[in-house]
Amino acid sequence: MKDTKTEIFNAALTLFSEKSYHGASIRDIAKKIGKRESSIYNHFSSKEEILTDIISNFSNRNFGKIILTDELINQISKPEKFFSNLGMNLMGFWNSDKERMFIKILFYSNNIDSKEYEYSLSNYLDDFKKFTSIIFDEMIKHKYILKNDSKLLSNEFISFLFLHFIESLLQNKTNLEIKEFVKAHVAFFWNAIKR
Amino acid sequence: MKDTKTEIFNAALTLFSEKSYHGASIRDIAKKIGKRESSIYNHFSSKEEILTDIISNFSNRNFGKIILTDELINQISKPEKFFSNLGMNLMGFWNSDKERMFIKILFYSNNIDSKEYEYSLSNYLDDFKKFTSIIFDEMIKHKYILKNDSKLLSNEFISFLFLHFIESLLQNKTNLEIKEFVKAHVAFFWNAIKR
DNA sequence: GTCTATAAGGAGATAGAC
DNA sequence: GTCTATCTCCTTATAGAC
Repeated sequence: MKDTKTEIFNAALTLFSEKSYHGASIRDIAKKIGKRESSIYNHFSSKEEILTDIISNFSNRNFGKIILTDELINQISKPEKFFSNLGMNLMGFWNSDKERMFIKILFYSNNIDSKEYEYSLSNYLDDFKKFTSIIFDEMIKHKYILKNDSKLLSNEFISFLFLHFIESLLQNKTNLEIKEFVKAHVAFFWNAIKR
Repeated sequence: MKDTKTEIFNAALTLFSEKSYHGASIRDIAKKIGKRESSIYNHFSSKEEILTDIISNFSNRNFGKIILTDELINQISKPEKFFSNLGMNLMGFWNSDKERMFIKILFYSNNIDSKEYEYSLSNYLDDFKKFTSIIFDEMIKHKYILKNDSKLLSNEFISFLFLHFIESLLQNKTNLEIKEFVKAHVAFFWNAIKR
């Protein structure tokens, strides 16, 4: 049995992602966990604190801080294969239940004034772009791909995939036809950067 | 002096885009136009009707239904120049005040149940992609560019620009550094599709 | 930690005077 | 077409019993 604070967190994550921050009430959250509204305030001091707690939990994950291990350097020596795997992994990661919910909240709750968190879509994506930038720089160093701005390449690689993902997300489509989509993009992208 | 219905429409457009549908009340809208709540109901039967009116006004614009005039066919005979202009025009169009507001509403209000309108980001973008698809097919026909799937090319061209735009939008940045950004993307894109 | 009770105000919407 | 007045319900949040 999970503790109540976690239950509240998960209920709020679901409801905020379904109905938006303003659209989901403390009452809704309490109902979802089978408790009264007043009990919520034993764990969070306000509705907004629940939201900032959610945002803080999903940010600061630092995917962008990677170490170039021997294994990773070996993987990028086969760039086309690497991009194909990376594309599939990214789409799969974004499309997981909790991540979908958080990204929706990121869109729906952008308008809430919160002094603590100025966390937006840009920050969310930057973490992934930092990772790919390091990869591209390394590929360029090893002359696996044409010399180019690694930030531009990161945007070119990620934008296509992420926009497709959020189009599906905002239509509540969960079964993305990821494979063919990633395949087509990787083919186009690889053709543009290969030496 | 504008008529009251238009004033309500514009006030709601602004407030929904700032605070989301649930975050902005009928009271807020009335206050903004200097009237009482009850007066709103002389022009709209419900709050939701204001929203559906906004969505209906910005959808069904059919940019995708274009006629390939001689002038247009002449313009696409210089593809690189054409893409550069198209990129600038798209970014400028999306970045206009009213369009920014509508796109925000599209993100914030995705969760409202409305039987009439199932209009989402996908539908919004499809209109632009239809236009570019026709252009790409014509370019391929004239052998200006390499043979490829025109839908893939549309996604590749538009995704990069639109994602950058919405990243700025959700950070409330209005002064986009469009020129350099479009330039870099067009260079990358043109290199990938030129014969 | 959860409950009941309650505060204090905001929400969407309507009736009827002017 | 706009107003005042009002309805009914929902909102976040707190006090205090158990």
